[in-house]
Amino acid sequence: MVLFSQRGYEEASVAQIAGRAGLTERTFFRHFADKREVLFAGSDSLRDLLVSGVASAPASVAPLEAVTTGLMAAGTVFNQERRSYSRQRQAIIAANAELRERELIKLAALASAVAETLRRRGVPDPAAALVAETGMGIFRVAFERWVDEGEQYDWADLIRESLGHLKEFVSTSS
Amino acid sequence: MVLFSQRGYEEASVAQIAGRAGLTERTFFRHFADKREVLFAGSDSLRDLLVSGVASAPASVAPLEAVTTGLMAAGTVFNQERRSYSRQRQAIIAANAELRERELIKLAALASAVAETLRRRGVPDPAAALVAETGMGIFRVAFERWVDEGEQYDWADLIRESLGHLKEFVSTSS
DNA sequence: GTCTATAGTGCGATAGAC
DNA sequence: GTCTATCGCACTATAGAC
Repeated sequence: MVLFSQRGYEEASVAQIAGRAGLTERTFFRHFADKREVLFAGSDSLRDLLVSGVASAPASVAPLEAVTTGLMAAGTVFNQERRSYSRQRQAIIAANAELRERELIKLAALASAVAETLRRRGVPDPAAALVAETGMGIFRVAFERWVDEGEQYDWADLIRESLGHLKEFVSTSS
Repeated sequence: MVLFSQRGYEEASVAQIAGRAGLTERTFFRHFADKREVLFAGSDSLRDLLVSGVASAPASVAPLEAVTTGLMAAGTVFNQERRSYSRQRQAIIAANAELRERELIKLAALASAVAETLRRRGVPDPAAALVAETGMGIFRVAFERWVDEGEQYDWADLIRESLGHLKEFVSTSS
């Protein structure tokens, strides 16, 4: 993170990153499949939070409601303490096309995991995929505002707001 | 396309691709920013179709309705003649993680372009971003079914169906 | 067109933990 | 004795500088 922030993602070589950790390049690639992955290693825990949140919703609630429950549960990651770290990380990602690509595929993996969870709750395709995609749209919009410089939004509020906007704009389109 | 289909994307080197076209590796990179881009060169025309479709919708219609108009307009690309080509291309992309990443960022670029068009129509953020994201979710689900092996769905029908599912599942979530 | 840096892989050797 | 982490080295392909 320090190297990427100071000199940019591309300018920092894997050899430099590894050297700073007292390791060799070869060892870096033993832990991370590629250079980008070092910035996304923690994404598994977010997926687990989200999925178990969706699964924990009462069986009676509608699919999008279950996804919202999952998005709220994922909020334990998006608290005040992590905001500064998240902002720094997000600035690095935003500045590099390769990293944005990796971020998107991680988000798509989240959507797949959510869709699979919905299917296990009895939601048929293509509704499961569609609701999962929609949920990730809500997530993305909320996250973008949460890391927004100079703001201090609460995660749960952002999710509620985004969901509200969505319902409004979907329903008003006759 | 032939090389990728026969031996897989990773196994086909840029030198081989260029050689087949009677060019050198260096010339390949003059035309395409990287190896992946050769499979996505046509994505600009899709973006133009989509954006001008959104822009052409009557000013009175709701944002999601305008996006739907754009998605329908994009359907000129998704006709019977191109289905076979699209299927082959999609099989190559699906088999490779790097290519899936590139596909996702192209889709995100579409979403950005649509959001910008909505803003020009007077839709404020975050609604513009959210509706654009939602529209891309519809697009993705529809496209996945359109290229589905053994099926012959009509593009306009798929968009209408996906939109219908979305409205249903958004509205039933109290 | 030429030259070069860097990412990433394959294989083998070594050392320490349990 | 087995398992795991690290390192060394050779090698290829992408991609960018000039």
